[in-house]
Amino acid sequence: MAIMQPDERARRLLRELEHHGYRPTPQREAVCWALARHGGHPTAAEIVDVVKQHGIGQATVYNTITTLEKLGVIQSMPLNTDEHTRYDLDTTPHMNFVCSQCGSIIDCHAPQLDLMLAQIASTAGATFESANVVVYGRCERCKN
Amino acid sequence: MAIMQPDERARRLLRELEHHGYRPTPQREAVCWALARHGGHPTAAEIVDVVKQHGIGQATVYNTITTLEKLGVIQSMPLNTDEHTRYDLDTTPHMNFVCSQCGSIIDCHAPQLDLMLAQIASTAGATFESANVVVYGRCERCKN
DNA sequence: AATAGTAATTAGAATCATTCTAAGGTTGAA
DNA sequence: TTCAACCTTAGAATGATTCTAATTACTATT
Repeated sequence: MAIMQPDERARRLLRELEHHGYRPTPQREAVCWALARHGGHPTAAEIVDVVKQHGIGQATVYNTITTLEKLGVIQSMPLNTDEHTRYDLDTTPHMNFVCSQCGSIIDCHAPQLDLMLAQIASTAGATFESANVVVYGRCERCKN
Repeated sequence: MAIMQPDERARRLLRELEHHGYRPTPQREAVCWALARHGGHPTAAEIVDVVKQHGIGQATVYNTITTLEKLGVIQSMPLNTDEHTRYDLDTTPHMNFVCSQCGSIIDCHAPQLDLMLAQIASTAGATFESANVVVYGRCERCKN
């Protein structure tokens, strides 16, 4: 998959909102842009910080993020190492690597992963909808 | 792997504490027993409820659980669907299936899983320490 | 046994991310 | 224009977790 540019990502989020009957208000636009421009795995608080300069309240940020998550276009990513919930804009099959030393988060694309997880789920008679895979270890720089 | 009995689990937790220089106090024993007897994926609050009948305070419960987690003998398991952090007493390679309808949690044992995750991590130049794999879907009963 | 020093426990207060509430603003259709 | 539904907002409330400060329980040494 080619890397998606911020503006493309933002438009995708907005399109998804509109497509499900949510109005593309300036506030929602700003939240989508802040999410897309973050680049990494933003927390709600980080987005609040960015958009409050434009007079947008935290309730709106939380509402919009919750809506986007319900639509499945972003994914919440609770971590052991962080008191904030982070969000992942990449909903393709991948695992999130978290360095237990420096805390950096790396998306590891792995097309075969969801298939394997779906197979494991099916052995328990269950269906697969989505996955949240987090691996802890030392990143390239920290392992020395 | 054979299913581990509650008393065996509790002794294992205590042994690990002692082995690392923590005193096996009655309070810590009670917490370990409550964790082991829970059967599923307990939250800290659930353990507090159980042991407060014996006059044990919540601070002690949180302290003990945090210690056990640091020793790697239990694993925290933050979920999208729950406001409490749950804990997993099974630290062997497996994935946690969460039914998005009824909320039940099923451990799916999968020996091959950690190897695959370690390989994916290594392609990013990173080392593998532990993993937290959560799959959402419909369980056998809820899928109809 | 007495003492000193360290470890453990505790109740209750503090923290802080997130959710809720209630009030006011915006939109679009009729 | 009017109305109803949707949207946003500040600030309050919630609630899990962590912190604080004081007390208690060990352990080792004399």
